[in-house]
Amino acid sequence: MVNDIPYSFHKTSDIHQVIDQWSFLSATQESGHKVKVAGRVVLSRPQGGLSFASLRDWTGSIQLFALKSVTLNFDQFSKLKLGDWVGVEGEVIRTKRGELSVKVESWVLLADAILGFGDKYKGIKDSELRMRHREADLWANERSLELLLLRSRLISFLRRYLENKGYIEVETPILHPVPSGALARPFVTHHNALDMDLYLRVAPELYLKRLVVGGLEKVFEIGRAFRNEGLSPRHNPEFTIMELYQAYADYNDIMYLTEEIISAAAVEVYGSSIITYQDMQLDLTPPWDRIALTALLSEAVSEDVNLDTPLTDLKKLAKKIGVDVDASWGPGKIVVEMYEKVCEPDLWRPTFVCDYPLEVSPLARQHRSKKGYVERFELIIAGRELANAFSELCDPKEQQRRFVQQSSNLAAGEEEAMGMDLDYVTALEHGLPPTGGLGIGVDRLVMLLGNVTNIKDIIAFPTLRREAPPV
RNA sequence: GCGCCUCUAGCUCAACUGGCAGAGCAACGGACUCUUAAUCCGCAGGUUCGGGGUUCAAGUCCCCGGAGGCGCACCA
Repeated sequence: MVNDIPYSFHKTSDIHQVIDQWSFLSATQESGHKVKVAGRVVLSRPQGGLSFASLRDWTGSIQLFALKSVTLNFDQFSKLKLGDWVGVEGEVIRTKRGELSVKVESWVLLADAILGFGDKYKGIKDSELRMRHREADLWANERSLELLLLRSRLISFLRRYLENKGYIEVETPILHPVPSGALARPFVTHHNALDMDLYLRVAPELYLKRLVVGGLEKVFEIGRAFRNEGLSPRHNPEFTIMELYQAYADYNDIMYLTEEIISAAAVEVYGSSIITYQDMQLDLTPPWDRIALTALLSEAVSEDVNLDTPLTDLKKLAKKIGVDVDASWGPGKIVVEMYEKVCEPDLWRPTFVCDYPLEVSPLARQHRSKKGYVERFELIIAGRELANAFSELCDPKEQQRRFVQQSSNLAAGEEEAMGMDLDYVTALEHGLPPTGGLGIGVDRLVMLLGNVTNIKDIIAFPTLRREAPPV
């Protein structure tokens, strides 16, 4: 049987093209036009000398209509199993009951689905089975395919949009000698010939800025970053990040760019800048709210809180709202932790939370007028952080000081701290012009536009525990 | 990593206070010339997640282990 399967099948149309072109046919009308389509049999309704089946490809579904008097190998056609792949040739018609169909004249089996379909109506619900055998999920549950196609369209749009605006896409190393670019625990691997440990990147940030030093004024990269942290409905150990750097820009410029690109992406892949997420309306139309982190926090706790607030008062307040303060934390870290606990989950509308403490932002430039702060914002939508951006720190001496601080944190046991990247400091000594940088969590954006709450639903093969322990 | 919940046929799910493991769909065999989750007849399908224990008797109760979901923590 398998030997009879052809090595190719050249279809004339995707199914959605057939539907678009012939939707005007009225019941019993025949188009006189033959097409060749291919896909998977998802329903089958043999009925004696007639046989109906639903054929699905990645663009849509159409009914196949077979007649004993017309269709070659009619008996075998009637016995097709759910899940079998077939290529068919026939005329586009509409049946008596009004269903647009391809009247099958000839057909060929393209793959035998030996393992069964899920429930033909209920699909596959078991999330473990869906994730471990995504191929089954994708054709048993149309929604799963839709989400992956949405993801693809979004990433494609981001590329096109940025290229049209004069940004160029670059690729930087994934294997890093020093973990840096974000405060996160890295994965460690080893290069045998060089006999050196390497770290999977937690962010591409530093290499991208080195390209700006080299004269690439507007660069971006869309790629995988890796963080050695726990799994959750919002975290996969490998995730897709879009980072962008623009010479001569500051974080205000980046805010405009951010709201522009995300609202345009919504229009492109969702069809509107007003979206529905978790049964709530969400308006992504710019301009978005911009508010300082300390202002948000002060409002939430009904008292004035900032970096000048005495440390003892900060600790008291933290305790009151249920934030466990580590002894090593400075005021900046305490303030950010309190903000994340009290404010962030309630920020539903798109909001640029601005001006983070320098203490927690080792790569961002000092605020031009607020001492102890940096020019940094995080974009929060629906209570989730979607983007992080700043006016980049350009001063090599200051950067070195920040790295020294990070290294001592690292030595003190803080596993999320950055290493000392002397090559990066040297790069800054070659001269980084004023630069604005942006990182967007692409998976989070797909989740938002796809209206899903579990990141696994929008990653084709999410990280899972091994199925059975080695014996 | 911790807490709570879940795991029964290929899939979706039943099985009362412990008492013969079942249904629908799929698959397989058959009937049917306009079906739409077609319908009808027939047949087959099980390590009840794994291991141990209590009991005359365990899918059900207890213990150990595994995986998944949700929450917490860390981050995007």
